[in-house]
Amino acid sequence: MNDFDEMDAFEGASLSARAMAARPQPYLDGLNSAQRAAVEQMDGPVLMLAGAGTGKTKALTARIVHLMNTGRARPNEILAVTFTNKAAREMKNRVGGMLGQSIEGMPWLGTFHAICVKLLRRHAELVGLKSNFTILDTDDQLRLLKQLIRAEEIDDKRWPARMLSGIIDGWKNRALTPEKVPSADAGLYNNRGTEIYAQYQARLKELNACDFGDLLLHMVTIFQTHEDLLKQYQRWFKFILVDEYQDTNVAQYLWLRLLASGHKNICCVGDDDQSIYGWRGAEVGNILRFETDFPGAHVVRLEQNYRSTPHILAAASGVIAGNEGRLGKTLWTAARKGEQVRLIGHWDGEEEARWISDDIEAHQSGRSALATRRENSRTEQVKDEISRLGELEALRGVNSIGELLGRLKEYESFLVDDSRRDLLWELTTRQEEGLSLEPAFQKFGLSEMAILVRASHQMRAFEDRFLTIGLPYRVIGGPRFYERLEIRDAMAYFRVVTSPDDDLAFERIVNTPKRGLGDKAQQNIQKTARENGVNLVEGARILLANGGIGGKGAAQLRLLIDGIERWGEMARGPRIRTEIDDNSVIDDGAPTARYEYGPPEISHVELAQVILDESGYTGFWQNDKTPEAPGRLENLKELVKALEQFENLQGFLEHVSLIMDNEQDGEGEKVSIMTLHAAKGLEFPAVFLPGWDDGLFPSQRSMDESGIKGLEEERRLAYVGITRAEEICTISFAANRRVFGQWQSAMPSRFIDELPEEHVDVLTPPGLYGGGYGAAMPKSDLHEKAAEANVYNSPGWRRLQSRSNDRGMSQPKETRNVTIDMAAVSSFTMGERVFHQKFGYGAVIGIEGDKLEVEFEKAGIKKVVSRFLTGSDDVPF
DNA sequence: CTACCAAGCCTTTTT
DNA sequence: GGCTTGGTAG
Repeated sequence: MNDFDEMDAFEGASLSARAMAARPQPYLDGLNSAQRAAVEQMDGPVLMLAGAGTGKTKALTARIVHLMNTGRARPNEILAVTFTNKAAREMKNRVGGMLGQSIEGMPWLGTFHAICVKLLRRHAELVGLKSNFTILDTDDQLRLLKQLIRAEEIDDKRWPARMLSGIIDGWKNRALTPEKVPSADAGLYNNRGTEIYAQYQARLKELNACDFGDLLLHMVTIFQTHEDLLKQYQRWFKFILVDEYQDTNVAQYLWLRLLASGHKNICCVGDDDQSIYGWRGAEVGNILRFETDFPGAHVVRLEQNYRSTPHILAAASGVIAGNEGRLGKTLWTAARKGEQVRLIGHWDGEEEARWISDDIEAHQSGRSALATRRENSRTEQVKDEISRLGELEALRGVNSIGELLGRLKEYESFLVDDSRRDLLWELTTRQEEGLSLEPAFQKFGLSEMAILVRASHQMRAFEDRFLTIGLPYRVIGGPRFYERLEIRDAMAYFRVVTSPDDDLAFERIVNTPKRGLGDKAQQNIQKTARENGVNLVEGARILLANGGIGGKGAAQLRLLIDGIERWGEMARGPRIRTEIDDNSVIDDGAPTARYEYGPPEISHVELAQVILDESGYTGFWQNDKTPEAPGRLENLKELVKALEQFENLQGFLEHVSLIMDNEQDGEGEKVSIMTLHAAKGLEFPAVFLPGWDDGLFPSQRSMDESGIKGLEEERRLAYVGITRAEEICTISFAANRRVFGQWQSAMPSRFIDELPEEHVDVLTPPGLYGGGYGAAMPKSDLHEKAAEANVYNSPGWRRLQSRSNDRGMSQPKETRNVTIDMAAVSSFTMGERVFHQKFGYGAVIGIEGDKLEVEFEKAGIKKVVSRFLTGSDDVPF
């Protein structure tokens, strides 16, 4: 049906474009039919519904290349938007790779924010800003709000600034300027929300600054009020592509719709099942509504998954099926069956971390300790049985289950009763099915394994554990380089120097390092500046001139002010002339206003060092004796080094304000730890999903605040988590967790019961068979199985049981129908390796009720009360 | 004005 | 358990 369209386009195309169209199209070869359809349907609105791991980036990049290759658009006429810098980078690389050349000319491929900055710099004056406006980060934003709140004499205890910033962000996400805030929201923040929002916006304008939300908000405002300008851009951007469309908020949606409403060549890629940013304003509705928003839209579904095994896929599908109102996709894969999703319950968070770290080491070495342990335990058990029959001789040297089975079959006499026959049968079938009875020789590099957590505080348990056992790990999306205190301080210095109007930066550094300028002095500066209508640097200068400031601080302040002026001159040299272009749409991304300066006296890298040294900031950390000081100095060094990649300080600051993802220590074999949110778009051969405790995941807060919608988003998060795994996916939970230093117990996550049972392998610890307990194990819900299989039978549980009496520890609310014979189960066994805070490691050589006799490696034999001991694999603190 | 200590909050998730 | 805030002493 598009032949005509394409012909038309060809008629209108230049000769060179047609010649280009004749190029070979190797990039189409590797595509499946759905992907290909998504690439070749160039005209009109297209919705590419791309399930997890279905090759959407491949399709998206092929589409870009196809547009250029067929001469439909030049690189700079394509607007391609992503959410993260990483995604943008990857797309750029892949497009370049497909074209077989590095691609210079895609100035409009980037994140929403990066593209909006570029646009806003050109048209800043239309919203009352100058083109060199600064972009505030959340920290600055909060400080600004606090000032306003204080000025309004609002009790920021009851009405915290954070709350207001959240409300304002929410409005901005919905593209609401202060005048447009609906009356329904008037009651927010003690009825003062709208009012302070307006003040905040006014203050930003004074500061020639905007926050993250403004980048989009301002552009939407500009497009809505300047039709001529909008028309220019509509014509300019011949094709629009949007990645992760399910994550767009109202402002982004409006922005896209404004730009696309001319030619309607918009291609949105997304997956409603992976919408996990509702809490920051994303509207799943945008993707669900696509076909009504863009009538005549072509919908293409990418359903073949190239990432995960069928078990993993089925588990994920089972969970997500619990959500209502999905667009619906059926993922399938041609991959071989692989292992079931593994499920295991633990006594507490530390045990969970320990288990996972053990399993990671096992997979790293290619021997699954778990599988081996299971096999050994059964091997041992059968050996026991047989030894009682006096036939042990026959089994000498047998170490694997396979061997054991082989020999057993020769001993019919072994099968004297049903339970032994069952045992043999169980062993045989499990082995035939290739279940993990045999040591799994799945071998993964550390960087092929990842731990995905719901909330970042869960990371600590893993970091602690990995540090003690010396396993290399990397935290993704954790405390970011550019968010660190010293980096932000240093950057504030740079900001003050490059743009003296940046009052927030000045506030940050006036008294860092300490210059004897406390609240009072700073208020004076503020007052003077306001009275004279100048920035703080100027205000301080005036204050000094008329002696309005005390002795010790005065000298220091003078030094700082002079420094700022001196560094500023070093940075730019004297200004020569100013030249401002007209406002026409141009095809590179450069701001239209240009200032010209004489040659700088020194390089910006040297200058940065000079600023840090002369301001006393470097010295400040050198004199600091806290343990983190050396690290901070190291970071500062790194910062200065990072400057080399930029032309000047401004360029660097611009870059940093938008680069919020960190790609620091990318090298080396390391296990990754990150939040589920940060994991979107990534994949790993082996994935661990700890913390599936109800209340933690799904998060109680999310459910309280957003009810069923919140729960559904959590469920999508679960879906995202599972679908990150290629080969092995391990879900776990803990009955108890320390939260704020307080023990709390939880039920296994409700999502666990949503896992289809046939795709789940409930991991069973050693020693379950025998004791009659295993046989009595109820065939109930998965989580009960997993919980009972392990939690209540773990050493930790037993130890805690025996200790809880004299220590008043909290116990799980739910003990269910599990009976544990306390008398029979000693918390420690003879010969067990133990650890004592003071005496170190040792072995148990005698047990007398609560007291143990321990032979310590260093301290000799001592009698110790058991509660002062930890099992050997417990981590000593 | 700073430096130190106690109390109270907190933990979702981030461009 | 850790960080920020608020109060008090020097």
